[in-house]
Amino acid sequence: MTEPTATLAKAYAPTEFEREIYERWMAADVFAPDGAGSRADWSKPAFTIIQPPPNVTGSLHLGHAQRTTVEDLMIRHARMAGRPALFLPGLDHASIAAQFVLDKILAGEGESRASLGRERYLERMQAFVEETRNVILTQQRRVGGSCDWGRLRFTMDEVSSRAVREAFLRLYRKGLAYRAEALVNWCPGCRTSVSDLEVIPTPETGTIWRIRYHLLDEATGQPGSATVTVATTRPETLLGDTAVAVNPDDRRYAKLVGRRVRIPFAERDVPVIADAVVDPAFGTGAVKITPAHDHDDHETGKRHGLAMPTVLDDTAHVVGTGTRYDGMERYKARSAILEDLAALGDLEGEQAHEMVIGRCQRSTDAVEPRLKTQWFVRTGPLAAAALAATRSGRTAILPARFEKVWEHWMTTIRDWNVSRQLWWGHRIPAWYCPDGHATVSAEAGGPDACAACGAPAARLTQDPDIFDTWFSSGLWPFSTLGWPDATDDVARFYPGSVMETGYDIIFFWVARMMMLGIEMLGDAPFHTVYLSGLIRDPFGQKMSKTKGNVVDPLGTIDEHGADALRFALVHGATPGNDQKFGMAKVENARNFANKLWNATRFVVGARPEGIAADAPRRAPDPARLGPAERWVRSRATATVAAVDGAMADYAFGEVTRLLYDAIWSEYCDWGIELAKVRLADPSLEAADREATWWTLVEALDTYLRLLHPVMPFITERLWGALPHAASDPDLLIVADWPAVRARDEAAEAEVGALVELVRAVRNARSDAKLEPGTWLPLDVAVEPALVASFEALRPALERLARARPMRRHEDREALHAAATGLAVIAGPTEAIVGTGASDAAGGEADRARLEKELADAERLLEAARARLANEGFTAKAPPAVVEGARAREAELAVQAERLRERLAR
RNA sequence: GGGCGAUUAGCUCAGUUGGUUAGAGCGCAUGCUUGACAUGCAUGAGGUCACUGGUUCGAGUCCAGUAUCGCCCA
Repeated sequence: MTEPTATLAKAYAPTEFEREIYERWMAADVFAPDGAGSRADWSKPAFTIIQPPPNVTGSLHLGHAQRTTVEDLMIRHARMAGRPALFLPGLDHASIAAQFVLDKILAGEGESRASLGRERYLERMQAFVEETRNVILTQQRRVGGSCDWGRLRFTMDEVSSRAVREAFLRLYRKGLAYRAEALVNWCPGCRTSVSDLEVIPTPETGTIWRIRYHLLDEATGQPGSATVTVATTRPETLLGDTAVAVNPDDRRYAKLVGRRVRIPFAERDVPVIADAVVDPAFGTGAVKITPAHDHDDHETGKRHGLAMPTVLDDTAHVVGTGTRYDGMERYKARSAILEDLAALGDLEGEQAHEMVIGRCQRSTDAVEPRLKTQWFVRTGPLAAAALAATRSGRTAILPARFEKVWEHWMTTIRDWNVSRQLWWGHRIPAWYCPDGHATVSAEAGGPDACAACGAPAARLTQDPDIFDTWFSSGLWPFSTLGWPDATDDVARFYPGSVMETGYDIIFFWVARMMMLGIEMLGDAPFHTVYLSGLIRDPFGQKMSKTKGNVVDPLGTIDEHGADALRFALVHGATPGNDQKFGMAKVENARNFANKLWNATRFVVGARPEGIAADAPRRAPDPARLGPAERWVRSRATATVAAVDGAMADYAFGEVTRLLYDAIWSEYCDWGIELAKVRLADPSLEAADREATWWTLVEALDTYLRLLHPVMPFITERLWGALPHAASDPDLLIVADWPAVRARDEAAEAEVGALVELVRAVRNARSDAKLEPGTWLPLDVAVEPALVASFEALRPALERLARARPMRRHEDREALHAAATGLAVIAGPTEAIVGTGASDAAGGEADRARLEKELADAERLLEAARARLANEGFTAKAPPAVVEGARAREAELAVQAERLRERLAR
């Protein structure tokens, strides 16, 4: 696979190699920790990411691309570190979302859920899912996800179904799952209950109507002329009213409490009750109570033992009231009732009202609270255990500020309604006998008989409902590994390592997984929850198809490459913070890739003749290293240490910034530039040139390794073009993560100073508007400590400073005696660019530049002195800081002095 | 109503436990066909770190408050 002789095209063209690289990884079987090409060291702890499965009917958006990238980069890093790294991919059946999509398609064909029936509908769904399931999987491959495809799971697999049944049975046996009649959030459009989280509170302008209810005459028991006026935003539900309530402290109504009123049309007589829940300031201070169709009213009804008649059906049509409104849709019924009340003279008035309507996240229909008998999971003990896990530090949430959100949610969580009146999903494994006993069974075929009365299976009927999708999601960290069987995978990979997801679904995913993981396996499913921010458009708007501001990741990959997209997504992101995303960021990343590409192209092409094209990589000969080589090596190892630190902190954006700077601003701008001259210098011994080249190769090898997790394709491709060490594998993806070596402080300081000198010369030349291309003499006086490095790098410095001839003088006196021209003062180094001008201080522009430099130096010097003059500082600051300040002061003093001298000449 | 976050260069954002001169990309200006790269090179301009007060020898960083914007929860 190694291709040391491969030629690299002139420009980075990712489409030409990304697919091929991915195929090579697949063929080498390196994704699976136990794959044929794995180099995992099983004595090291496993690193596991169970991917939060995307919707099987969905397609890739930038959020997916970002999450896949972040997950993948952690996995690749762990894999290179030699840990058994499992990245388990999956697909979610997403009941309600999938049905929503399919129902739309069916509607286009003139069919519907009802017209097909359950069986045919599910067949159709299976077929549909078969079509779509590969879409997002393929897309994730394009992004470069190194998932263990052999372990791919689908939440509707039999493995998952079994886990769902088993988990539910266990909960049921412990009394943690129960069946009860309760008020649920009902979406009339989706015709199912939905969770609290799927109800979106939407501010809207509604109307408060004031309606007169006639009080019953205490003597006759018949409605009289006396009335009480209730205020309501939902007049149509009056058909289900079973009380009128007022605040017990409301003196206006005190004497009405205990009397009865007649509900219009329903002709039902109900009591006036006092309950503290009533806000005297709302409307008239008297409200109607409809316990079956409102959450607050339901609570009130329970407190007062009220009847709870249901008056709206699954599609929000009036039902069972025995009035002429039966069969009317809820808003039509509202209009009709209002008209009729007006005709009776009992509609007192109306006013606009700002209110919050709960709307279904999916269909946007107003959610209707309804009384239903459904299955619930008792969350109290589960949430307590999950909270204990985060409080003890067993599981950390990143960024930490989301712990508060988590705490709040987990302490206020209500019992979890898991029944959904949908078809696409896991059927609830509960069977009922004719006597109404429930039997829960984990057997695929159901129970043999009723657990309570022994009624035979033939007389049992299964609950028609399915589970909330998040129930199977909650089992995902272990159902994917084969639970409830005691598989090797459960032993090896549970608990997992990191759960990466968007902060917007911390409750959906994380809460359920934590609760069920701890309950079923006795341990939290991951040690870290890493929350990503959302990707927004360049204007900060959420991306959505309806707004038309979505960026298609695949189009971006086609244009700029998956690596550029990955880099851009990681580069601008900090955990938990949203990022605005524009194409400029991808272009910048693409440019970086091109830079890296060309740097490698240069290095490969600069191979000295004495080294065979297929020679194995070896470390440069230490005896042959010049200051630049030592500098390159030291900076590379400094970068390894910095990247290690950032990786450990999950600061992936920092990782990309470190590498961008190290590769571009250090390795390319100075490492390669300094090396060029030496590589081309025929006066040197071959061994010197070879050491320089091996230095470049070694550092590049290190940088490619470090960058691989973020930019896997280009690094793999380029690494393939470099010589490999004998111990290296064929593919970078399984190569070793670099180890930190000792820094070379002296080389860093010396080359750093010479880089400053070159910069200062360029600066002076540029300011003086000299032709960049012309060679000018340069006279230099350097400190004794720098002399050796200066001489060693002389040819390179000449070239970079465009300085010829370049003469070194023993000291500044000698320098000034020998030369006139532009003054260059770079820290302890002083130089003169020979412009040929006789005026020692140069022209006006040069003087202005020096004066500005002097002003800057004096300003800084003054600040430094003031700081040191402060006794509090010298007494209390750490010695190292004081020491640094003194050195700084001395440096500035010298700098200022030289500038003054220079200006005085 | 409660909670959280953001506010740093024209724009998008970094800034790791408080410690030299606050950084980057894009954009802008000037100049470069320097034999890896114009997807590039060199140089430069541009910031009272939202505001007010406090803690500290020292605050972009910590604390309190204010303003604006955004998000979550009720």
